[in-house]
Amino acid sequence: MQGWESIRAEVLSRIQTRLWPPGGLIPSEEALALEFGCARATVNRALRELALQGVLERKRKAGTRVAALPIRKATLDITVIRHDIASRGQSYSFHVLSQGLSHPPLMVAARLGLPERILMIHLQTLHLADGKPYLVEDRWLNPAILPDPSPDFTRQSANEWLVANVAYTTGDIAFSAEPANLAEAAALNVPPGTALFITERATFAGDHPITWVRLSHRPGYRLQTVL
Amino acid sequence: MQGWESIRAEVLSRIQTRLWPPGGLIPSEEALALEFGCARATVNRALRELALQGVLERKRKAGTRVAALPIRKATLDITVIRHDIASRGQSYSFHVLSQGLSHPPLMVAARLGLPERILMIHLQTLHLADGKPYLVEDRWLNPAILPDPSPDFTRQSANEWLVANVAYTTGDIAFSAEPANLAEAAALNVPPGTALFITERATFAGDHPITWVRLSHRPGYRLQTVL
DNA sequence: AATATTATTATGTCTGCACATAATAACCGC
DNA sequence: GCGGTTATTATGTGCAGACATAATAATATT
Repeated sequence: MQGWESIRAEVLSRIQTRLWPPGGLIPSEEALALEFGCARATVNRALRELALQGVLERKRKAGTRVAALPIRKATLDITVIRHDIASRGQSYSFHVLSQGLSHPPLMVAARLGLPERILMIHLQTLHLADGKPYLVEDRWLNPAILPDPSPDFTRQSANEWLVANVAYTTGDIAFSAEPANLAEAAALNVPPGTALFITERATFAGDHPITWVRLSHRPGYRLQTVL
Repeated sequence: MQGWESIRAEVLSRIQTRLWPPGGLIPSEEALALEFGCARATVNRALRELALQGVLERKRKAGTRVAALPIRKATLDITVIRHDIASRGQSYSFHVLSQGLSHPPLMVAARLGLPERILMIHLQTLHLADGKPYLVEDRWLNPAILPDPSPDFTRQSANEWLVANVAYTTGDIAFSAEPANLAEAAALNVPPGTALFITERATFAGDHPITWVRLSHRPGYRLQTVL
């Protein structure tokens, strides 16, 4: 037995075998350090990791207990679309469907905390994998963040220009299922009403709104991860 | 300036202001510890956190660099359905639609690594929020893990019995959009073909398969999180 | 020149020790 | 008893120093 990972494994196994039942207190860091013959910091590292995972619940003075209803945390990798497609071994390309300045829908302005009557850059892009439609991107960009000669989004996708030029910090993301509207249906070459997997994201740099984007994936798309 | 969190914040701001550009090397832990007037362990804690978040990429000897294409990690809380509904301030109830032993579909058996001709417990449950259909659960249970007098799943939902009685470790989860089939449409009281948000999960305790479950959410459901 | 060997270096982790902090338990005066 | 003050305790974080490890650079060998 050596290393904080082996301690984490040992603790996990004691939880699985119900030696330490759900909701029960486990020994203190100090006691465990003594038992495992290591420093308290090492035990701390192992327990902190398990708490982050949702397996343990820790409170000062109260001690550490096994989570009664463990809230498992699944982590999704949010990456650049090109990478997503390339990692499937497919070739990537994209095509700008439309581009222009207009007033965003109320919903978009609200999500970004912008006035409804502001002019924003509206971009619709089709992303293809092996030449076949993969997803439609519907993006609204805050013009305030763009350099004066606006970048050419037909060359570098807005997606990639942003990650390369605006190091954003916060944001939120939502997943849902929706029937394809006419534009999506046409772009993806599917009948209107087809069930599509939708990703919607709003990103900010600090309090500064950057962009709102909606990705409508082709039918059959699965977002997958391990627990 | 004090504490590893403030160091993380400072590093992040240097990345955002492009003082340390994407793809570029940042000073070594030792150098930063000297600059910030703290121990190397403190810098390490801050940088490790940022690397976990996907902002930095670290390699021994090679040093630490700002991720060129940062892979943001969104974490989803996978919780018990009752909690999910209760946290919305709605009342929870459920109703077992069907229950019995039968052979699982090929897909389910394959995902769990079980022979196709095995008999499994098949449960279909409707979960309701404020009395209205919220989602349909289609679950296949490995009978090998159940105690001899099988628990009464009409009293305690299989979902909760499992988290309380089987401390699972691994598993995978997938999200997709699919048109409602006849059974789902009937249970959720929507027209067949309606776009539904689907969650599919396979869970194992070690190598031991436990259960496979498919959750079909009512239209309008959104899975949301922060980045 | 190509390959194998040996430094070198930055991160990864561990150890003891210390103090800070938050939550609980014990106490005490009324 | 009751309410407020004061220990007590487990976790959270910090420090300085040490060795381990992996990846690279430099060197020696064939």
